Amino acid sequence: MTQSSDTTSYKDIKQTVLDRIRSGAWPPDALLPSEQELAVEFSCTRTTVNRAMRELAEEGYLERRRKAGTRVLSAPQRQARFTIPLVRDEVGALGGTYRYALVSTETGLAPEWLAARLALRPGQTAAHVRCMHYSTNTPFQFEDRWIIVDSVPQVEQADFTSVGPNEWLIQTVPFTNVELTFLASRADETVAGFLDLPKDEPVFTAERITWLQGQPVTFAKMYFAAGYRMTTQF
Amino acid sequence: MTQSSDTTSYKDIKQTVLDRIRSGAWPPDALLPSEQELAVEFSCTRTTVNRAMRELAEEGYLERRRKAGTRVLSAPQRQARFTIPLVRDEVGALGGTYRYALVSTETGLAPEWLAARLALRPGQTAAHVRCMHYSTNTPFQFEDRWIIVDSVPQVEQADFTSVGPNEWLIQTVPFTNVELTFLASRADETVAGFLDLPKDEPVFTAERITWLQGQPVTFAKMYFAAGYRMTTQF
DNA sequence: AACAGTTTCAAGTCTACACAAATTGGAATT
DNA sequence: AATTCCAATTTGTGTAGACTTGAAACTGTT
Repeated sequence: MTQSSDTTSYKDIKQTVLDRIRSGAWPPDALLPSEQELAVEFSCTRTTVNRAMRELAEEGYLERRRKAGTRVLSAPQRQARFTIPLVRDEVGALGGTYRYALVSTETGLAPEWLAARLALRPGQTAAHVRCMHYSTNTPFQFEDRWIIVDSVPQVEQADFTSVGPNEWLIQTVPFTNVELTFLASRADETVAGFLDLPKDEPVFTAERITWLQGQPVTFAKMYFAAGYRMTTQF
Repeated sequence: MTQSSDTTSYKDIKQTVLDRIRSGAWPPDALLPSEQELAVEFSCTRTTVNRAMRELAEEGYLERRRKAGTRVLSAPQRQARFTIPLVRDEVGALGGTYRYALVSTETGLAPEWLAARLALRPGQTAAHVRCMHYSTNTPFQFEDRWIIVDSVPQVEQADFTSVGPNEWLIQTVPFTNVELTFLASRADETVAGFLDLPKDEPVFTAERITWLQGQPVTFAKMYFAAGYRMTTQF
């Protein structure tokens, strides 16, 4: 059989199911017909129904369990997806000209709070890199990053004067797990200075921890300039 | 044919491809073999390869174009997925006892800034609901919400003394589009009072706009108590 | 009534194949 | 040399059918 415009595609099914959920025809907790039955209704194969329902479940609308069937989630656990761009790209997308500047680098014993946070072994060393990202010469982000030397030995030879540590890391080491945290912090002397705002000002802050197969790779705190908004649509 | 443990599943293929990307065997921008070729290599059907590659593309590792083929994304545009729970569930997950309290409700002409933000027609009215969410009697979140009466006429009869406007809305109106923004704001007199913290303190803030098929439904500002962290792992 | 074993059903995944749609690259034409 | 057109290639999506897996429901036993 062909799938010309008269055929029901998995997208059509998704839309129809969504409409039924939204219209209340299939209210929360309702048990949906089985894939087999839906396949008959939409006159397509179960494969096609399966794809539609699987995706709707991934998107947080449905809950599926073998034998138990498919039901509508009462509180749609919809998830916001934030695409985390490179600062360079983000600045570009906002219409600015990107500029990078290294602030400081030094390597030494990881401070206690970092060792605790990343569960480091005693005596492990870390490279501490601080740098600035500008958008058309106004401060955009202050980055305060630690890179675990044992996990990334190449960092000892790295030169961060023209390439930021983030871009360098992406090119150099892969990662398997990330923990990303957003919070509001208060600008201390240093952050206020670099971001060109009054001390104690609220600063949108992102913390990012990256692992490679259980090995901690890097910890980064990113302080954003005043008025920064992290937005997503879905 | 059966798919017992000797068969290659789409998950195996995903893992293998990821390993090759991470090991550098398939570096950024590299053009991958076609699905046909991979199917031969993994001795499975193209359907199975297709599913693996499609999912990897959705997850931001690959870029696929018909005829052009599949290539490795240089800067893996990995996206963070935040599951946005109900405040009640979030408090529960953190081990607290949830309590809700209505602060104020009033309905009237939408203020100018709101009309501008939601592209309201002149003269549209909105219900303004302010409420508090507590975790074991300590302030957790202050919610400041507007609900567009034209889009949700039932709001005129709603009673928010025991059920929060968010939970009420979820039960009452569906939505099709959401814009979610995180930012750091400064606690004004009101917010500081409700969250029991000093004035001008940094406050992690979420703004959420919800539409139903182009119609604005609600605008909410949610101010979180001191020390709040929005975290995700991926 | 409680438990263990079995059946049954719905989703999960795979095979094998076909046609669709996009886009590239080269051939033919201007 | 530039442009238009066409064929080949690769991903996208569908059909049809089968086996697998997990969990619910039923069964008989203690």
